[in-house]
Amino acid sequence: MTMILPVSFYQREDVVQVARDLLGKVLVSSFDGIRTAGMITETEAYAGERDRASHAWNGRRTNRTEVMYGPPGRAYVYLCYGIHHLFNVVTNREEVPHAVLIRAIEPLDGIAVMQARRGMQVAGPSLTAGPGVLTTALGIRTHHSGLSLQGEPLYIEDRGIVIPEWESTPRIGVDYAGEDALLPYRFYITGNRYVSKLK
DNA sequence: ATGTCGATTTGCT
DNA sequence: GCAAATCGACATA
Repeated sequence: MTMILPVSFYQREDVVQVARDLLGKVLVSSFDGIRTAGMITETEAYAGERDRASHAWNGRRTNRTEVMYGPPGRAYVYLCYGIHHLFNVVTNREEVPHAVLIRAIEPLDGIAVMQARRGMQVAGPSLTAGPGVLTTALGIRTHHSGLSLQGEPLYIEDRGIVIPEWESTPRIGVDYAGEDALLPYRFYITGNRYVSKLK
């Protein structure tokens, strides 16, 4: 039993709940007929205007963040540190810039292709454990920002995978966010090897 | 095993 | 000018 997550999944008001529910769902890319996919193992919620860690904090609105103010269920991809493409899904309703960052996946389909894209000789957790590396493995770039996630080339599906256990912690790399840096908005599957390592 | 540092676009001051 | 929702190369131990 497999189905693409409908817009109603993303449209919910609680972005933190959506972040948790995305654990165990499967992120699929199908560019140039090449299909790659992985189970989402780690996410982070970003609560828009009220969240100092969000690009949309205090209603900040730029060319880059415009897609977060659009309809839910679309990709928000941006360049981090000038080199890494980070993939998020837009949630809530239009004009409410909430989003969930996908931080890690466990490879399922097209592993050889992902290895080639990453330039790795042998597979291992570093293939897709981390927000910057999973986008490379799946071929996701900033020009995909704004894409609907309702079908090819990019979507998230429910394959009926049941998550045994999950945990939450503060988010990674948002020390600049003051008190909001302490919010338990990061979620990951307990014990999974494909979760980003803390440095 | 742990630490420092460079890459390099976008947005804020 | 500077810092950023990161990663990997290289150094030192």
